[in-house]
Amino acid sequence: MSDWEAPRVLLAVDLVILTVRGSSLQVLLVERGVEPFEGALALPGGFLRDVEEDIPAAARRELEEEAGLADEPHLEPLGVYGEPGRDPRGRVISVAHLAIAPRLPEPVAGTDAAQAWWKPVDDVLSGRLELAFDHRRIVADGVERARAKLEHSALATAFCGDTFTIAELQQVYEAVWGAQLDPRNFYRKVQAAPGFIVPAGDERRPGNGRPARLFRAGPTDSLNPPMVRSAQ
Amino acid sequence: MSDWEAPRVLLAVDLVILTVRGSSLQVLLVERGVEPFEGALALPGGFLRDVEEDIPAAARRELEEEAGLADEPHLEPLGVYGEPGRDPRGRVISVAHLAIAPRLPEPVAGTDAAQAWWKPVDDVLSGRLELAFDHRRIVADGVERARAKLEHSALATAFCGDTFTIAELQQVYEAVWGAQLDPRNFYRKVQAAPGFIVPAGDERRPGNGRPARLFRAGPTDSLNPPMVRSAQ
DNA sequence: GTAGCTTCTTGTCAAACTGACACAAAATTG
DNA sequence: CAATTTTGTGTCAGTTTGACAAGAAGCTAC
Repeated sequence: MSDWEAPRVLLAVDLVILTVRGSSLQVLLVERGVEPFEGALALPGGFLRDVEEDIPAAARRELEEEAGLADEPHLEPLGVYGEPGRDPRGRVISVAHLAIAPRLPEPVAGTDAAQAWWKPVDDVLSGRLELAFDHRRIVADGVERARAKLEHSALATAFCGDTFTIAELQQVYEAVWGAQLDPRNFYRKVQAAPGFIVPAGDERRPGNGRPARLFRAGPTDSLNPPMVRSAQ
Repeated sequence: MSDWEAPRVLLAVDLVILTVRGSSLQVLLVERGVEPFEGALALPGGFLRDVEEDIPAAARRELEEEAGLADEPHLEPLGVYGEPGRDPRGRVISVAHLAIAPRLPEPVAGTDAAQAWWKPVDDVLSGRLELAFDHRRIVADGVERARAKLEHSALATAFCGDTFTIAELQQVYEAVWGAQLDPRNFYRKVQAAPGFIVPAGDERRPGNGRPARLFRAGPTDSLNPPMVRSAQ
């Protein structure tokens, strides 16, 4: 074993960037500009730039280069995908990350070289949209992570802007979970969770009906009691 | 960028193997036989054997080679730890896994070359025990994962043997959470969770007092309603 | 300006769940 | 057989949930 040498692998970073647009949960996809899978839809991502680059730093770099999201959205490691044979260029280990972007009305700022679009995750999960590599599984894992974290953490606020109404927050829950919630019970629940949201002045934002109070994300990240997704 | 070549890194697999012994949560540690950190305590693990080896396969191989756990315990990916400089031998990316072993009275079957011990996780988390590399953080993340999963999944049954009493299951919760639970409410709760545990014959196992009914793990992995760890 | 519509916010109420605890049941020990 | 220990069942008050009524506060149409 003294002359044995550990194998070396290529390290990539892939991003599952989620947002809520309208009433649907969407994921950012790019068109691949190089082989393999040239022209196919894929998650934004790329190889480590050099052997000294930190993994979170690489994720933030790709977030800016490929998605044009310079401001810091929520970003967390999601998992490792390294099946042999998943990439014809050799043994590639991909470290997937989950990013949450606030509502962006624009169809995504133009990116590096390739084009990028927001696509409904339902189209990806149902197979209506084909993705390169094993990216469909990565999206599925990212969505499931987001769904689970909405129950016990304040992740939902990352989908919103700096300030938001309770109804907007509810739309996030409904889009991510794909379920309808009662506005009145939702209102009661989020207010009761200590530290989840705090009033942002008594300003209001006009809509169609009665104006709503504005809130911003509170200090605590863990929700107790949790939000429950049970019977519809 | 055409003559640019992606950097290659070393890939390692580390294992956080947890079990409950007596009333404390313990983790399996080995004494390192080679530099760096020779002689120090560390998590079992090692490099990928060859460039074609699958990551879960490598985790199972280390589980058997270094921990002597040939039968299949619960095993799941935990996270990636790849900070530059964490290993003097070069850029090493470690894929940590969480394994749950049932109660083993023996102080661990003798392993490959080095020795192995069960150590209370409290000693690791408090810093009373020094670990090589960033393994203390990995243990902390593994323990937190286990604590969280006990709430919403049937993971607790992985700590038990094939059949177990409700009191034994409660000891698992108490050891992992580090909290006391009311036996009568616990009894009611686990019975009410559909598919969590199912009666295993009407056999019983003598103890000191009244004999207890035996159960085995049920079909469902997700607990609804969840077990809650709140007030002490 | 008033009627009508929309959305936000506050209540109400029965059913379910939780946490604390009394107590019966079934074994072992002295 | 009495004492002890642990398992299993029941009770009960306080809290939370889910469904829904109704008031409050804006906009639009006539």
